[in-house]
Amino acid sequence: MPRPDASNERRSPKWQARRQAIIDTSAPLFAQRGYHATGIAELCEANDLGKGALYHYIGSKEELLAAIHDRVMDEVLLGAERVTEAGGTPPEQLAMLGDELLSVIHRYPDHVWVFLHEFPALTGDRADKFRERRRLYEEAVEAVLRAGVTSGDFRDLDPWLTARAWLGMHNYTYLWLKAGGRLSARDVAKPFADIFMQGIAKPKKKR
Amino acid sequence: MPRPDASNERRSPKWQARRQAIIDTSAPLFAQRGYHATGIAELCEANDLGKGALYHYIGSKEELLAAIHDRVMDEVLLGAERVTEAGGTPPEQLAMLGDELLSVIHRYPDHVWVFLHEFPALTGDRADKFRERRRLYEEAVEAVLRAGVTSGDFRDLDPWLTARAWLGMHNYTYLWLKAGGRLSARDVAKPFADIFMQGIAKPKKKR
Amino acid sequence: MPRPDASNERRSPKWQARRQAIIDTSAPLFAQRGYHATGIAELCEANDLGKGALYHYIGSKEELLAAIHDRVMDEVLLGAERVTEAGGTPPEQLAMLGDELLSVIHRYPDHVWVFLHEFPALTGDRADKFRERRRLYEEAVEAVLRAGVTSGDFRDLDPWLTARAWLGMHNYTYLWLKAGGRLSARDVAKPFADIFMQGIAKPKKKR
Amino acid sequence: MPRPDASNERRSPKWQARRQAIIDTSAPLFAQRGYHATGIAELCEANDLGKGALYHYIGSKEELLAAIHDRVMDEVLLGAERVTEAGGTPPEQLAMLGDELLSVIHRYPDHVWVFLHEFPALTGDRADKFRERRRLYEEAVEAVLRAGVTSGDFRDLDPWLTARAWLGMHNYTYLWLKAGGRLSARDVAKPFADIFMQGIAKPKKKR
DNA sequence: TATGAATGAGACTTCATTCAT
DNA sequence: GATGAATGAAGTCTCATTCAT
Repeated sequence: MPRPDASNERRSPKWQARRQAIIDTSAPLFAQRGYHATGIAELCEANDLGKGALYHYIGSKEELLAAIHDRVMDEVLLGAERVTEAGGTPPEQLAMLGDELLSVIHRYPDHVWVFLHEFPALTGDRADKFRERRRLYEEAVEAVLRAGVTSGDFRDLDPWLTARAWLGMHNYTYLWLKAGGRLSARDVAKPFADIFMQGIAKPKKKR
Repeated sequence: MPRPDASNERRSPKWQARRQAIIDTSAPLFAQRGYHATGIAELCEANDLGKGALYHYIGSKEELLAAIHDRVMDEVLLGAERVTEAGGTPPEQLAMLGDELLSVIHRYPDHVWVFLHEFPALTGDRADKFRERRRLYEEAVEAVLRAGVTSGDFRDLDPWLTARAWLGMHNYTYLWLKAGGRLSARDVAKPFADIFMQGIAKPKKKR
Repeated sequence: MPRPDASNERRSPKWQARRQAIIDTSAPLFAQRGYHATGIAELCEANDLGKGALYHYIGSKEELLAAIHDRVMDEVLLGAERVTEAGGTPPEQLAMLGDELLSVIHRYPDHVWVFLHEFPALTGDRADKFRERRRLYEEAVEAVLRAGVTSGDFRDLDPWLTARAWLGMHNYTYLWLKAGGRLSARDVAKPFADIFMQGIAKPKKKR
Repeated sequence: MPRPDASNERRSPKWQARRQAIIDTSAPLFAQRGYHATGIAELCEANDLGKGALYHYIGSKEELLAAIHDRVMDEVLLGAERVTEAGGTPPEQLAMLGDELLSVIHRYPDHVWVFLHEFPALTGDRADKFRERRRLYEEAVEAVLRAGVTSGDFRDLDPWLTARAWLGMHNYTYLWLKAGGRLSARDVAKPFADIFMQGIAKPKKKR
C-alpha cells in the first residue's frame, strides 16, 4: 500500500545526492535479477549500507522502484519536449523522437529494462501516475503521426495503431541495446527511421 | 534448481489433460499479477485444487512457468514451419510470418505476456532450452530478410538489425492485442506488413 | 499414534511372504537415508508397488519400522536362548553370546543399523514393547556376568556396568561390520572375547 | 545443500554468545526427539525467538546440527591433544584418553547423543569435514595401541580392530551416562580402563 | 489386490519492514 | 545518520495417509 510520497524536497542536497546514487545502483540489480527476486539485503550490500540506513533514503522497496521509473520517464518526456520545441516537419519530428528515445534506452539500459518489465509491480497511486506519464508520451507520438497525415507527408494511416508499431520497434531495443555495446543509439535510430519513414510515406504521384 | 522434466509422457491422458488445463488457467494469473507475485495459494484457488494435488501436476512453480513458455514457443515455431513449407517470395514469407505471429499473440495473450515478461525467472537448463528455441525463431526471420536482399525484393539492409525492428514491432503488441478485443490479428498484421514491406522495399528504378 | 497391531496372523501365507520381503527391502533404505528422510514414495519404488498396495502390507510407516526392529530382536533373543540352552561355564556362555550377537549384526547390518539409530522414532506401545525386549536381552548378559563372579571365573565387578562395556563393544560394530566385508563375524568375535575375557578374569593366585 | 559457513567471525561478541546459547539449548531437543522430528517451531519456542530471529543466528537447521557436532569434536580433539602432550607410557596414555572421552560424554550428553545419532543427516562439505575430524580422533587411539605393542606393554593385537572395541565400549556410554546421574565420568572410566588394559596386556612370562 | 489422485497440515526458509540503540 | 536484531506473515514445497476406482 503506497504511502504519500514523503516530500523529498525538504531534504538536504547531500541526502538527495545519496538517494539518487542508490537509485542508479539499484536499477542494474532489479534489471538482472528482477524486482521481486532482488532482496533488501542485496540492495544494502550493493549500496554498502545497513538496512536502517537504506530505508532512511528510499522509504520502501516500491518507492525505490517508482523512483527508477521516474528517472526514465523524466528523460523520455524531456526528450519529447525538446522535439516539440525544436519544430520541423512531421517526418523530421518523428526522426528526432526516435533519436531521443533510443538515446535514453542506450544511456539507461537498466532503468529502461526495469521500467518495461516491472511496471506491473507498481500499485495504487504510483501505478496511476506512471500510466498517466506513459500515456502522455504515447500521445505525443500519435500527434506527430496525425500531423503528418494532415500535412500529406504520411499516407492515410491509423495514428493509434501506427504509433504502436513505432513504439514497439523502438522500445523493444531494450533487450539488446546497451551503453557499452557494439551499436550506438544513432546506429540504430537511423536505419529504424529509414524503415519507418519510407514505410509510411505517401507514395509520390506518378505522372 | 530445475529438475529433469519428470517424464510426463508416462502419465495417463486424464492427467495430461488436467495438467494442460492448469497451465492455461495459471497463465492469466501470472500475466496479471506477475510470476513472483503470484503465490501457490492463488494458483490452487484458481485451479480449485489443494497444494498437494497441484504439485502432483506441476512439479514446481518454475516447471509451470516453463510449460507456459513451451505452449507459446510450440505455436510460434509451428507457425514458422508452416510458412517455410508454404514457400513464396520473401515478401510473401515475411507477411505470412507476421500473420502467424500475431495470430499466436491474439489467441494466447496471457501466455505471451508471461513469455515476454517472465523469461528471466527461468533458470538452468530450462532457461537454456528456452533461449535456444527463441533464437531459432529469430533466425528464421533473419533468413527471410537475407533471402529478400539476395532476391532483390528488399534493399540492402542489415538483416540482424532489421529483424529486431520487425520483432519489436510485432512482439510489442502483447501489451494491447487481446482475443476479445476490438482488433483481430489480421487487422493488425495487414497494416504492419504494409509499413514494413514498403519500408524495406527496394526503390523502383525510374526510367 | 500407533494402532493395535493389525493381527497379521489371519493373513494368507502369500501376504506374509510379501510383507517380509517389503521389510527386508526397506531396511537398507532406512539405514542409508534415515527413517524420517526416507519417504513413502521411495519405499514404493524400491518395492515396486503403488502407495495403496504398500499400505495394504505395512499398515503404516511406523509399523514398518517396528517390524524391522522385531526382525532383529527376534534373532537376538533367539540367539540368547540358544546360549542358555547350550549350558557351559560363564566364560563359555559369554563367548557364545558374543558369537551370536555379532552373527546377527553381520547377517542383518541394515536392520541393526535401523534398530540402533531409529528406535527413538517408535512411539507408544511399540516403543514400550521394544524397550522391554531390549532390556530382556541386556539382563541375560548381566546374568552371565553375575554367574561368573559367583563361580569365581570373573573377578568382583559391577555386572550392570560391565554388561554396558560388553554391549558397547559388540553393538558398536554395526558401524563397520557388513555381510560382504573383509571380516566375518567370527573374525571379530574371537579377538573381542579374548580381550574381554582376559580383562575380567580373576587373577590366578600365585603360589 | 550446505552453504559455505557464513563467516561468523565478523559477528559481534554478543551475537556469538547468543548463537552458542542457541546451540546448547537445541542439542537436548535434537537428542530427545531426533533431528528430523524436531521442527523449527520447537527450536524457536525453546530459544524464545521468532523464526526470523532464529535464522539470524543459525543460518539453517543443518548448520545448527553441524555446530553441535563441532562443539563435541572440538572438545574430543582437544582432549586427545592434551593426552599427547602429557606423554607417558601407552597404557597411561590410553587410560587418559578414556578419562577425557568419558568426561566429554558426561559433560555434553545431549551433544554427544546428537553427534552419534544424527551424523548421517549432515551433507556435502559438512559431512566431509565431520568424517575427517572423526577419523583423526580414531587414528589417535590406534596410534596409542600401536605404540603399546611396540613397547611390549600390549600383546600382539590388531590395532584397528582393537581401537574399534575400545571406541565402542566408551562411545556407547552415551546411552546412559548423564551429567546429573548416579555415576561420574571417573566412576566409569576406571573400571573400563581396568577391563581393557588387563584385556590387552602382555602376559607376564612365567618363570 | 492394486492404483494414483487428492488431501491439508506442516516442513524449512526468506521477506520487507521496524525500532531500540 | 546509521546499525542490525527481531518480527511474523508468507513463500515454496513435501509429507504420510486415504479412498474412489
